Amino acid sequence: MKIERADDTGTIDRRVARTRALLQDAIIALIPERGYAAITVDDICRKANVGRSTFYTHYTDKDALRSATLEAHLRSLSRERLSKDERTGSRLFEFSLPMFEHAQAFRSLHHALLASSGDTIHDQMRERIQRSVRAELGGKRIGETGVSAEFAVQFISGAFLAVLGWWLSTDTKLSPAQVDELFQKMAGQGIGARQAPIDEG
Amino acid sequence: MKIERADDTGTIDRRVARTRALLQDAIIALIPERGYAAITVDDICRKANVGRSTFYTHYTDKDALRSATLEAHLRSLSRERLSKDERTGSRLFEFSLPMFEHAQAFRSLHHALLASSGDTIHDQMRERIQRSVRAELGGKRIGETGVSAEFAVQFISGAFLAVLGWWLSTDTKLSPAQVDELFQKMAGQGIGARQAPIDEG
DNA sequence: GCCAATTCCGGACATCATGTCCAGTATGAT
DNA sequence: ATCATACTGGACATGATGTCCGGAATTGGC
Repeated sequence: MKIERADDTGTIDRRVARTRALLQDAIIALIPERGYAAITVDDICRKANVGRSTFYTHYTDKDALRSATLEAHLRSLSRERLSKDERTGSRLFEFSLPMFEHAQAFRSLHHALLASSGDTIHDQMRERIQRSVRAELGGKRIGETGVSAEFAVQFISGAFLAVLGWWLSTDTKLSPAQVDELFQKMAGQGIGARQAPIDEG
Repeated sequence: MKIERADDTGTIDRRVARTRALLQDAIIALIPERGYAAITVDDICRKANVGRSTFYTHYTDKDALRSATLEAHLRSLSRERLSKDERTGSRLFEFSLPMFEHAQAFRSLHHALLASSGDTIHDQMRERIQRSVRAELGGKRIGETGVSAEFAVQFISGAFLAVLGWWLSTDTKLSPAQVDELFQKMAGQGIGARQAPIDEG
């Protein structure tokens, strides 16, 4: 009933470290089994062999546990990167490769945290967008085949949804036509990497 | 207790059309108020002036209502597009502009459906990625200022997250380095649209 | 305008998850 | 060893879910 520090590394008492680790492992193991939404606090506690009342002395919520778990792992990822002190500047985006590597190493974790349960608003929206993109991209014929074509689909639809959400949530003065122009430019150029540039017209 | 058709337009009885419209309007109005997760079926029914038991004769779930609502609006969007029969081929992605326009017209609706409540796994992840992208993009100096720089941030991080999720959920043979290369290519070219192309190195 | 069919109502009900609390026990820190 | 602190397990109130029913209201067809 004290338990002040939020992080796990600096925690003094072994019991709290143990309990939190058990809970975090439990929720990670549970997410792929039945999906995050369907998990109850009781499920987590039974899986972790931790009393339910104990849970609430550490986390206020199921969400709080998830959040803490994700944070802990992302922090450990940053720590790794810093220790490897790779020479910067060789590529445009430094963050992506370590992320992909970490994702593979902790595949089940990332899969659990990112995998769309399919029952969120975003998932439903994404389905629709992906269909559109796939149709248009298939029609225009991209150079590569199979997997990399689908890569482009994912890339473009993800970008579009992010942009759309951002455009709506901020009070931008951009008109629909203006945002679309920006989007067309970036998306078109991105595709251009795997195809002859689109002729102006 | 009959109620067979899923769509609203073809529904015979005025009462069911009325009820469903009321419920759909209610949930749309409610989402921006307190966020989707916090809404209860009872909230929706009181807002819509519909008996709670009636709700369950139309939708099994809160999720089912949301899903149906979103579908209905996306369908209406497709209908619009078809009626406008715009000449195709002028731009690479046809779907985006109508989407942006529709989003502006039904701003509150789209905002409600897309706006991240900030409390999902994805939101938390996105925060982190955006920070990385913003840092790297800021460092590398993109030509434009302010709003369009943030546009690029949203575009890139959205694309990355989508790709990461896809890569994890499908049994791809791609190695981390390979996915990253694809990502770097598309992202780099996308950025290139607003900057001199990156010299090969 | 009438009638049969269908929908809506609203209240009752069982079930389940949540979050709080407490007294008793076990464990770690020193 | 002993004290502080964390864990336990059970009880409790609360609130949401989904189902079911009889009666009232509205609709579409005639």
